[in-house]
Amino acid sequence: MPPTSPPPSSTPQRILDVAERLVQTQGFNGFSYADIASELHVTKASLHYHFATKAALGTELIARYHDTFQRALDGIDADERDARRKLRRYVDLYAGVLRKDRLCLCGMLASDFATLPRPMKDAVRRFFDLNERWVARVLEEGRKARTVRLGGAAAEVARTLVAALEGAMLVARSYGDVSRFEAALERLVTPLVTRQRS
Amino acid sequence: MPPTSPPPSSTPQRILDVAERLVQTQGFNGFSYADIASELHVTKASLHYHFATKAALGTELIARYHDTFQRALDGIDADERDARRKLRRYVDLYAGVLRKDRLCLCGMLASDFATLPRPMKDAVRRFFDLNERWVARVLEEGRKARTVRLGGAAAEVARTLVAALEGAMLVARSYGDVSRFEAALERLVTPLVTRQRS
DNA sequence: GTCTATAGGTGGATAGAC
DNA sequence: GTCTATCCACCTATAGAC
Repeated sequence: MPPTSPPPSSTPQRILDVAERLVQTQGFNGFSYADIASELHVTKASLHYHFATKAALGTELIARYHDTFQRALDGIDADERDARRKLRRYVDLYAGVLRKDRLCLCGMLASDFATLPRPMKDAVRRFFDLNERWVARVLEEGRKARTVRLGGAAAEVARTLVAALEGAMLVARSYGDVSRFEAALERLVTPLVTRQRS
Repeated sequence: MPPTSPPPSSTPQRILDVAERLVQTQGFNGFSYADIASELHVTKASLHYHFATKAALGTELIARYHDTFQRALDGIDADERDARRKLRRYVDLYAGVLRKDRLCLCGMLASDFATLPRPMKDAVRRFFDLNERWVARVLEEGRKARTVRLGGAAAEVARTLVAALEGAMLVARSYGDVSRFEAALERLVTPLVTRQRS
């Protein structure tokens, strides 16, 4: 097979791609069907055929993001055995998002939280749950292998780490400065993966 | 003077009070002049008399928030001498906001950042600058007094702390659970103010 | 599955009376 | 300083032709 044309996405997928980027950059209340339509050169009515309401589109958006993220985490588990390397790969997922000038989809939706329909609220929390559970498990693995040093319960440390990553992305983007995020990463992760303070 | 009626706020102040709460809960793109008007039982036209445009209102909002925060930090400096106590008072400012079911005004605006007019963007960054400068100074004070232990440059630790607080508020609010924020606080602050890991 | 056309509502903002 | 009335652009969403 020649390494030419990328696989043609279905129309719903392309809609989700554009919507995802718009939410990650502008927020759920910061874009409209018209924005997606003009970018894809289709009409708003056509979008409503695939996603009847904005709430439905938003819910699908989170579901796809969740699944993609889940697969990425599975990939890390398959590739790496060292908890420290798993953690690095994990935070790199976030760094990759920020490098595209985006925020975490669910971090963004968390700030729009009060205005979201119920199904979206629940889905946002489930995304955070997924993150916290995975990080907590990896921290536990590292603790057992004596490659990670924890100052408390893994679940607590995981929650703090996930929240701190979301905040670091948020602030770093305001300065348009990815290195701000990367510096925060080091501060947050190094104390965990180092045997003792250097 | 009898401890009766609270001081009557001017109309612009009351407008700012309502707008501030709406931004902190719904985001800058999640409320309208109509929302403020109905709550204050005035017309939208009346609001435009005091704040010609939404951008002007937003800019005033950040300026007032900045000043109020600056005064709160000055108050902490006046009240406390121990850097550890200053830090506790500082993070309590954030906890107080979250207990009112709000996010930091500028944390919220940071997520709306891409859609904000220039003057608001600049003002948001200045608020973060203020926070980071103050925290860095307090950390330095603590380091000199040997009551604070830093694993790096005070400015870097301050940046990470401020960003982590913003993220911890964001996530905690999605769960409607202030204790989540408080737990994160302990994880973030305790390693700084304790002489050594317990 | 995409279009035209449109409904019904809300957005920020303005003119001019009081 | 607040009101009524209004503008126009935009919003989400639907009906019905192709």
